[in-house]
Amino acid sequence: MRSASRKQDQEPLTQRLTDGGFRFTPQREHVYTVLTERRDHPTAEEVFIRAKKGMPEISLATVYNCLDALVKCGLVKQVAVQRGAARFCPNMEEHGHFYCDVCGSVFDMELPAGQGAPVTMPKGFTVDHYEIAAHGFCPDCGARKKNVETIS
Amino acid sequence: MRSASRKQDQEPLTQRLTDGGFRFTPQREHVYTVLTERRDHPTAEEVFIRAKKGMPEISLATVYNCLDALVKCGLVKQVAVQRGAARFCPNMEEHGHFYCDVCGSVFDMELPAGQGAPVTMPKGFTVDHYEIAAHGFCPDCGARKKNVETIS
DNA sequence: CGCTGGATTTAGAATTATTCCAAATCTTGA
DNA sequence: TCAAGATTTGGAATAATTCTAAATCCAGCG
Repeated sequence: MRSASRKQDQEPLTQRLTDGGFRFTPQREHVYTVLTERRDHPTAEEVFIRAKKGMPEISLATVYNCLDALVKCGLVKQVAVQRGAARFCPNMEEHGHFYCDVCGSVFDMELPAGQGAPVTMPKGFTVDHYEIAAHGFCPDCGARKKNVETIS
Repeated sequence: MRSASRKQDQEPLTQRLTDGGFRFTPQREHVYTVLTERRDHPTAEEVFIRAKKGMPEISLATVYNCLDALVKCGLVKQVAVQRGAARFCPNMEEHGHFYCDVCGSVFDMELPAGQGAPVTMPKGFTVDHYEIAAHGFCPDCGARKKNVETIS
């Protein structure tokens, strides 16, 4: 469950897609490339915009389809957000997310190594993976908030 | 940050709303009651349906408004889900959530006591709270999956 | 006790995010 | 090379949430 990610990163995209029961297509490759080029957390819409740069004919429906395939193959993570569009994360290393509750940005968060499973589940539940998240203010929004308070 | 929840539970709804800058209204009280009557994780739509039982004239927009107010006052939690409608959780004790990736149900999950903060954030980030979640199969879906595999 | 301003409710319209659809195109395996 | 099935595309449809404007309610004030 922990980290086969080193090995996974090396395996060619084609193989991972095939293993997941998907075909390799130029669109899927392109979406994957666009996503891994930057270590941020774009929405499907943002991926679409970036993808159009190198592949102008790609459609939004295809971007959704590709993202879905990539997530199912474990090549990309989908991060759950409270409101608004889903975001995608190309970082497959074990890590958590920090959510700024003011501006909505998402940051990758290192987890202390070797923490082990954070919980033991009752009988019958099968855990596939854990998610650890923190909510609060990012540096920018924390600073802005302090200013407002000082002024008022 | 940990658990003032015992004290909070006792404080009357009116007070908590006022403290949060909201007025006490029959609708907000009703939505809160409906939500705390059951320890599950309904969507806004489901809360709306339950709320109409005792208050037939309430509107969906009001339910959204009430939920928003309750969340902002710390009387209810909003849980982030990967897809579909947001869910609300009346359990304000410290706990995690288990998400069944097959049927989408959400279960409360006890956390081992006194774990402490799961991470230390880089300078500039202010953490308000943590969220610990597990994904996998719930007992029902785990069983169903096994059957399918056996059959095929 | 009646007014006034601002908060709240309501119903419905509008918006946002995502999924569905059908036709055209592409891929894979025989 | 062909056929079957997967994929892409653009647009329509759906789902979830937010916005809007008018009506109502409430607290504080004179």
